[in-house]
Amino acid sequence: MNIREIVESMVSSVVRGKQEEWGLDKPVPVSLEIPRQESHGDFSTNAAMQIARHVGRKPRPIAEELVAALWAGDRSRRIGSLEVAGPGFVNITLSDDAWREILAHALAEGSRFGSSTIGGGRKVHLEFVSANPTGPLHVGHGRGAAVGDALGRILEFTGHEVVREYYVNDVGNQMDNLGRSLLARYRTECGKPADLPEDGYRGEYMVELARELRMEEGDRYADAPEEEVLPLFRKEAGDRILRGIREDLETFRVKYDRWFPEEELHVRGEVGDAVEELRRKGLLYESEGATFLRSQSMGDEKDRVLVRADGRTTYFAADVAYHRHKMRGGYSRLIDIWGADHHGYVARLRAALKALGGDDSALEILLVQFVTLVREGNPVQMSTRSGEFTTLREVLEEVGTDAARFFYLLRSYHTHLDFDLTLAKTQARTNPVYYIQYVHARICSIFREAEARGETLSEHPPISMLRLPEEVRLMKAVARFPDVVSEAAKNREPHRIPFYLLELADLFHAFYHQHRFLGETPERTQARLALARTVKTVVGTGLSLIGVTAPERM
RNA sequence: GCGCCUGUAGCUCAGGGGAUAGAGCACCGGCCUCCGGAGCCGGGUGCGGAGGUUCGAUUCCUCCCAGGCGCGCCA
Repeated sequence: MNIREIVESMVSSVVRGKQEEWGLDKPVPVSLEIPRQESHGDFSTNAAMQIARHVGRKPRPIAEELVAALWAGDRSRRIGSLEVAGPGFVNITLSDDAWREILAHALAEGSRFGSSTIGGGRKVHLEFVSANPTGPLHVGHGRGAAVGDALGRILEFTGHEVVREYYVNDVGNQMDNLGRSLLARYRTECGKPADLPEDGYRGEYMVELARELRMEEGDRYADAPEEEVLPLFRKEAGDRILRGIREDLETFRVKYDRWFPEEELHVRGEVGDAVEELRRKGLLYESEGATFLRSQSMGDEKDRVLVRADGRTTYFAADVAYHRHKMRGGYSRLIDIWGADHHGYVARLRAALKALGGDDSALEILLVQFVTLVREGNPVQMSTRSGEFTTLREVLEEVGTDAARFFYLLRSYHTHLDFDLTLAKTQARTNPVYYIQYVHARICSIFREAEARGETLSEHPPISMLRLPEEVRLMKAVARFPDVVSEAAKNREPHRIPFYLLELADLFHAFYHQHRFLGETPERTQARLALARTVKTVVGTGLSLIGVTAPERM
């Protein structure tokens, strides 16, 4: 039950009804906003101004007609008052009964409150993180994980069928390089000094892996010829690193439906099939021994190589095959979440999809901007020289999963993120995640106290008792939740959830200090417990949508 | 040079073409015989610059300036 949608349809049906009378040849786009100022009502529409523009009349008389029609059409008596304001706004204030209606609804729906069917059961494919298994996840991957996982939860809650996938680049040069790097470290561990490859992976984690491998296998591979043991070392390195990635994501409470190995595309011949399909369509050409896709003619900066001169396919070719595979999976949307450093890749992938199917509109690519860790107000230095970035694991160990997820989602993914480690691990009011969780814990505590006093929330609490301005304000905040969730889903913007929760928490804490839930008259206690219950539910649901726990005690 | 993202309060950031632009942090001052003080109340300066579209622009468009990130037969 989305109050904003209800009001929106009230306005648009009235406008539709008067369309002919006003001489409108087609429906005008009408917007409904929640005014900044409370005195401007609960909702405000610019419909009269939009209509006036089309019919060449003054806005205010049209607004007056709109007001009359809205009154006439309000059979459910949800309207409290209407006024024409400013240049022609119609300000709509709902009756307290309308808000209580939502509250009753929220109470009845429980943890389903806020869910919707706007997704219409459509299948959405969500690919995120997909970091190469050549090193542990770092803080940037953490942001992609937080955004992707939250978006998945939000989309499911709004009626989408979501498949979450991690694409594992377990093929190619880098894996050879990784295997060689491990072999070199292993030999060094065995006391046979060996040099890392030119562009080898020099991170400390490779030394640890080598040590681990030697513990298990001894020195048996120390003198073996490289070509003989390389496949083994490549596999060991990839598998172990991937296992670490999976563990990190599990700790971070991020779940996938499928880990999709690139190798599978090669084994099943899908990379070759994709190339052949493009060839049949006449979109490839040979130059200097390599096979190029005519991507430039489809919006890319230049043509791209699919098959190298030595016959091996490029990473790009595999990625084209992967997206071709996804396109055939019956999804209505494919959402890719990439680090901002991959943005140069967007045009070529879109070009390839256009080449394959003529349509790339199902593909959405969300580019998540970079993360800077800040401690005590200073950026945490990352040493790129040694190949060591701050890992996601280190952050999780320092601040915990709840705080990390919350902080990652407290900014729109479009902007660079300064992740304040000091604040994130503060167990005090200044830490927004505790501030919100505290609402939940505090309400649980109220219910524990109520129970101790022999008070339980009845089946049909007298919510008509709720008429103080502070009570109504809190009801309005609760009522806004479904709209916040749908907007987060439609815009693919999980950060709207934590922002909303902060506002709700503010209102709740203020209310708590101004009024008492228990110990008033029996009716009032029941009514306020009902209010507390819905706030608790909404906070719990909101936190679950971003993958943060809602503790009963703190 | 070209492309993507971003310029809003001292700092970090919200703001679906609307009316008097908000929050947290930081800073200052208040509030505990009370259902949890991990809390509450009060205190204020700002849309990078220039044009354009519009009745109306922080929001959309163009240019300029600044920051971040890209521009491989690497992945």
